[in-house]
Amino acid sequence: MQLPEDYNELKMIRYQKIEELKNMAVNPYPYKFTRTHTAKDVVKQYDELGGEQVSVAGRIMSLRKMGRASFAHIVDMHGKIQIYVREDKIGQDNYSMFRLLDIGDFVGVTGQVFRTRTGETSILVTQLTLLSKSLRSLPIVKEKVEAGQHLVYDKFSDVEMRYRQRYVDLVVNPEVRKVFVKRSKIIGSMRRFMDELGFLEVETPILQPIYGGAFARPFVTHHNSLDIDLYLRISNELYLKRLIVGGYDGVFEFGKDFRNEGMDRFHNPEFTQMELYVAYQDYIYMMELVENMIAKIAGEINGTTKVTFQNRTIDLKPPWRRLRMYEAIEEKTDYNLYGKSENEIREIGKNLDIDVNALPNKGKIIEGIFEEFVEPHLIEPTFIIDFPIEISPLAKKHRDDPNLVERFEPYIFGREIGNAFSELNDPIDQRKRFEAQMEMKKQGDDEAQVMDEDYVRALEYGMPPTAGLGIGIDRLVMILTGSPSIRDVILFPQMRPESLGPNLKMDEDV
RNA sequence: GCGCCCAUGGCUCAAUUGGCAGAGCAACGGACUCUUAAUCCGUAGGUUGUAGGUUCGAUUCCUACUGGGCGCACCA
Repeated sequence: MQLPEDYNELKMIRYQKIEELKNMAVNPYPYKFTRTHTAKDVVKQYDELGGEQVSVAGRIMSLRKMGRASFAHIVDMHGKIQIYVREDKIGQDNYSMFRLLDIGDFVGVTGQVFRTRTGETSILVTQLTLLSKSLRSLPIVKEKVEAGQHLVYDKFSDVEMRYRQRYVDLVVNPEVRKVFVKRSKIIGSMRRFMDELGFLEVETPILQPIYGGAFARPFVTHHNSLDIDLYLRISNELYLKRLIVGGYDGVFEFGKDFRNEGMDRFHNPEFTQMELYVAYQDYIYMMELVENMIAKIAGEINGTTKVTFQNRTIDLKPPWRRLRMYEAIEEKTDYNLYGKSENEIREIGKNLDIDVNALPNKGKIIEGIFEEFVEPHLIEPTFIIDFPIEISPLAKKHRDDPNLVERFEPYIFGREIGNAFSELNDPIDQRKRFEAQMEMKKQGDDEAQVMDEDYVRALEYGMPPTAGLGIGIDRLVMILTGSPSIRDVILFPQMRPESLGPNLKMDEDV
């Protein structure tokens, strides 16, 4: 047997406790425990359960040993409950076993529900079963309630460890657990919303021979037996629209997309998007759908359409403000760009201190001005509508102006949370747009989109008028949970690998 | 990719102008059958992220590296 030489002192002590338990014929890792109630049930239903026998299981999260009687709190998924363990109730042998237990161990208890002198609902334990012995000590977080204030001491707060060892974060920080429960409910609520509208949930490829549907650099991977490179999808769009061609009137997909870009508070290399495509509808319909959907989700999750983020409170109740991109820019810069030539706009960009030399065309300059001067001010929920055609190769031309497309992006708290348009279904126009993108790519725009012949072929068979939408789930969850960083709403955010130790990192570079 | 900041027992944090690395919690031993940040007495725990340098002497100053945070760039 391999001796645990590298164990630190605390781990060594726990290892020895496991050996002692084995010597007492206690299995530290048994197979099953049958519960009758959860911790929350017992606390909530004290009126019915007081004096009754219950069986509850959970992880020991606090421990107050005092001679021949002890108190502890055990925590399960939904709550915590105090247990009262007395030597005269469980017997001397079991009590010796209990004395070997630590914070972090899992136990199952059976006993009578009662209230302590101080009024806390508790279980007077008559049977105690060790369910799993922990070898590594948890960071201890202490808390107390004083004058209605919930005070936390020695909170486990090192963000690096919290993200790398999310399991520990979840164990000791209940508010983190709540965020991910909310995330799950948000997705559930959104799915229900679309089910009720009769849309079909589908799955499309993540590994794609041609990536498309967004401006982004992809991750590349390789398929061995086909001996071809494949790309991890940057969006679901082109496949979902093929399904509209195929005859489904409404399809949606929750899925991970992957973009090989920088990482920060708002960007993780893999992120979750919900994309939706609806036949016979346009972007006006989609705006109404978005504001109704978000408001409904907020109501279901938080009980209100008001949300507070970094000390500002807004209301998500429809209707949201709709603002044309040109008007939004004029509102903030006093420049009306509408109908201006590329050279004029380039000049205005210069006057506004935008680095126009880095921007290849008119559309990109307008977008640059917008992002710099307008975006940060879009705190209240707002639809920015009618975008320049150059930056929207998959959107349909505006019914009133061929230089624009019918497209909108919803903004909340200064952040884009989605993207939608009346989908381009004219195959001849679509081919031209792809060709224009290819031209931009040639001129060095490495995020320009690439021609997808099969997609154009699908359009050539005919796609009905269609409205499409993509919603960034992570950002929506950030807003609805008040989380300042995307890493707070992704269970396992991308991190650099932990260091391997000094003698394992030799053959790098070369 | 660039700039600024951070890294000290298991956890949360100290350490004066460079002068013996310390505390609380957790742990270990003892007391304790209604405690709840349990309490009381005692004990142990550290190559200060890594590798160099300056110095009689480095947690402290310098350089490089690793990891993280924030901002910028890129993007959603």
